[in-house]
Amino acid sequence: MTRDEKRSYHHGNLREALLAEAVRIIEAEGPAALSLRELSRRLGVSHAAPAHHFPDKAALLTAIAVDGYEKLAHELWASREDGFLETGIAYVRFVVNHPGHIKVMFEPSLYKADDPTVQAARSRTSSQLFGSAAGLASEDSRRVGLAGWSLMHGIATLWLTGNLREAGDDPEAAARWLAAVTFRSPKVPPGKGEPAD
Amino acid sequence: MTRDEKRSYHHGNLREALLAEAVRIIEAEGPAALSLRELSRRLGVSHAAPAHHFPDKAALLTAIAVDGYEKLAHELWASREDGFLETGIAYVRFVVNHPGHIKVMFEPSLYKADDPTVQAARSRTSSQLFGSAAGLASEDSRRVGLAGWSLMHGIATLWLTGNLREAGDDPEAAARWLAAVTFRSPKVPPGKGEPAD
DNA sequence: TGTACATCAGTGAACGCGCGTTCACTGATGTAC
DNA sequence: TGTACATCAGTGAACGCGCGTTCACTGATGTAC
Repeated sequence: MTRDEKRSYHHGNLREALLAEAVRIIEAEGPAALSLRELSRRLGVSHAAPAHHFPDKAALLTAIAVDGYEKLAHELWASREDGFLETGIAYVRFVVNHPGHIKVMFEPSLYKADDPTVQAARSRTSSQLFGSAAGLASEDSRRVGLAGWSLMHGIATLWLTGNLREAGDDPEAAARWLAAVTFRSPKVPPGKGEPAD
Repeated sequence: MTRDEKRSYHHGNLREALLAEAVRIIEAEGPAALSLRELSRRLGVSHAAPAHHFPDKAALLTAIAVDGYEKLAHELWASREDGFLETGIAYVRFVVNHPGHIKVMFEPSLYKADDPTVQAARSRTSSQLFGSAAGLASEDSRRVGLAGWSLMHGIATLWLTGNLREAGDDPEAAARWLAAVTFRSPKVPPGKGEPAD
């Protein structure tokens, strides 16, 4: 990284650069638009170079999925002291800030989803997610966890697709009041409905 | 359709057949795996045949998006008498039953998203969705609508990706109790929370 | 400090492939008279 | 009912393209002595 101007023959950090640029492409144009040749072109490297770091294209996408799950698990872990809602907010923040990773993570047909490294990272994420609900000390904590995850996942993905634009321009703030509307408001669906606030 | 065994030179219903088979491919292998040639092959038709019905590949995907929005709007409309919750359930049912359409609808980079036909169908869907919340007669109906949509969208997409497997094997039932957990339970996030059932 | 050598991380040419699209064509269908 | 003709919906060959992957290669780096 600090070899700056001198463009040496060896890239120095090609593996990381490939992952980062691939994520950028996926964010902007979707996973279908990712090709190893275009990726190499953008990094100013021959199109055969990636083969030294990933045996094939699926391996690169697998690494992105692992990376995503690990980053997400870490973010959720960092919010562990702040309660159930804040873990949800952290989830929304991650999805909104890492749409490229998310698109890969949730489309297992793109990568080697049965790779043990993926499995491990995924289950670590899962533990963090449901661990936060366990703090509620309810026998239904698992259910509350699933409900919270569903809500936050819905908010985050609708946000990414531009369907929550009327909810303002801050996704975290939107997630907070949407959580308040749902979790706080008494008995909306079964009865005829009454004002929430 | 009733020309049965006699394989006539003309297909008779190629446009519809193309749409249906394309959706099947997308369901099974994702939008990236859709090619006009494979599609034609599956329908036993020359690979140049689709050009008579769709000027290019994007046009076919646009038709899928339009079709999806129209079908969804119709399903939501059909539930209009049954209240806010049932509209949510109808949404979940649609997503779970039409994953191919949904994958296209929510990835606008795949098709001509600014096509007026798409726009019209999309806004018809939107009206149905928020119309159901308006029945709540709350000044916050818009917010409740967004919250409900977020929850149902999250449930449906987590279901499709296999992340809600522990919620049973009936997505509609799962949606009902997840809605109950969130909308019914008083003050879960701020307070300690208690069982819903 | 210098040198020999193994290993690593690139290059660039070549491969075979499936793709979307175009085009001149032809068989099937529908309609005017 | 029959015929001429326009239109429609297919065919199949051809195009040029970008792709993933392989391969023999070479320059750069690290290490043993």
